[in-house]
Amino acid sequence: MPDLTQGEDAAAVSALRSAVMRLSRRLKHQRVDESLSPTEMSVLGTLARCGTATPGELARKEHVQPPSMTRIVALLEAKGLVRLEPHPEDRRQKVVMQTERAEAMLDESRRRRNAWLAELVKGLDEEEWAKLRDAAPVLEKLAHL
Amino acid sequence: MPDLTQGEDAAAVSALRSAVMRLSRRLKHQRVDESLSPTEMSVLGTLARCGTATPGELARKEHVQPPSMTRIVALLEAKGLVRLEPHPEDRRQKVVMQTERAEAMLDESRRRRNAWLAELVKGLDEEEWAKLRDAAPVLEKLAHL
DNA sequence: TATTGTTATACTCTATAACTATA
DNA sequence: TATAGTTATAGAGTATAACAATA
Repeated sequence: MPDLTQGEDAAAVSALRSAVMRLSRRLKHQRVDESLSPTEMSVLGTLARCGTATPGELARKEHVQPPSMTRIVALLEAKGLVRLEPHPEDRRQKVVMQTERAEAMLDESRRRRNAWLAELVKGLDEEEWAKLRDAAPVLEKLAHL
Repeated sequence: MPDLTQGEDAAAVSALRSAVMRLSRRLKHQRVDESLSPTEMSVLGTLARCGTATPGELARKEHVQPPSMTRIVALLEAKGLVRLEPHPEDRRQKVVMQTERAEAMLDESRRRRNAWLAELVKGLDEEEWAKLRDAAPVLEKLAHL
């Protein structure tokens, strides 16, 4: 493992942090549905990948506290985007799963986000975009560690 | 420019968005000083790069509204991290600049952030980290577009 | 006794609208 | 009349603490 406190590794860390913070702030303004927060979107994305999850699992994956996830899941349920069922083995837990409506919304969301990012990416050249595209899965892995 | 609505470009966009949101949430918990928010940190970083700036310039660079920047600058001033001076040519404006204390804090901050990210990056292999390091400046450029 | 999830409450950050001072 | 910055206020999202139900 490289020494992350030296030279260009340190510069990369610094650039990464400030860029992530600025981008996250701007992404908030690019909501598909005005009534859907970034974390709600992220939960739907997680459910699309994982199928089902308990509220506790979702809280851990999204790095929010359990009470926050309770609220998020309740909001998503009220919007008809997730369904809650009793856990088959443990009556304390619940199982959260996405609805067809959520799936349709994710498709629409993807189209709109791409349109927004495509505009932004016009300021990059091919080589820069290639670097970013290569790094995207790594960034995602990092966010899940 | 590639078609960002198709194939692996679309996947990169999606991965990028969700990773940025998750990481930004986790970064909030890795504050150097508990009393310093991510945006306050980012403003100090900007001042370190640009030297001086007016509140309006900072608001535009950080993508927050002017009243939010007023508050942020006031908090930083109260903590002795920035100094405010009258604008030499326009008496409506002010000039914001960092103090020595801010500079020292940024050094300390860099050390701690690196330590935290180094821990996280242990879950990546050399090749993955190389990709991320290459992309970091691009991500930063994107955030400034 | 430990764990899952919820309820109640408070805090942080940001935004919008209205205002002041200067250009 | 337009612009830079501020004040006042409200809203969104999250956290902590205390609680209920189940393991």
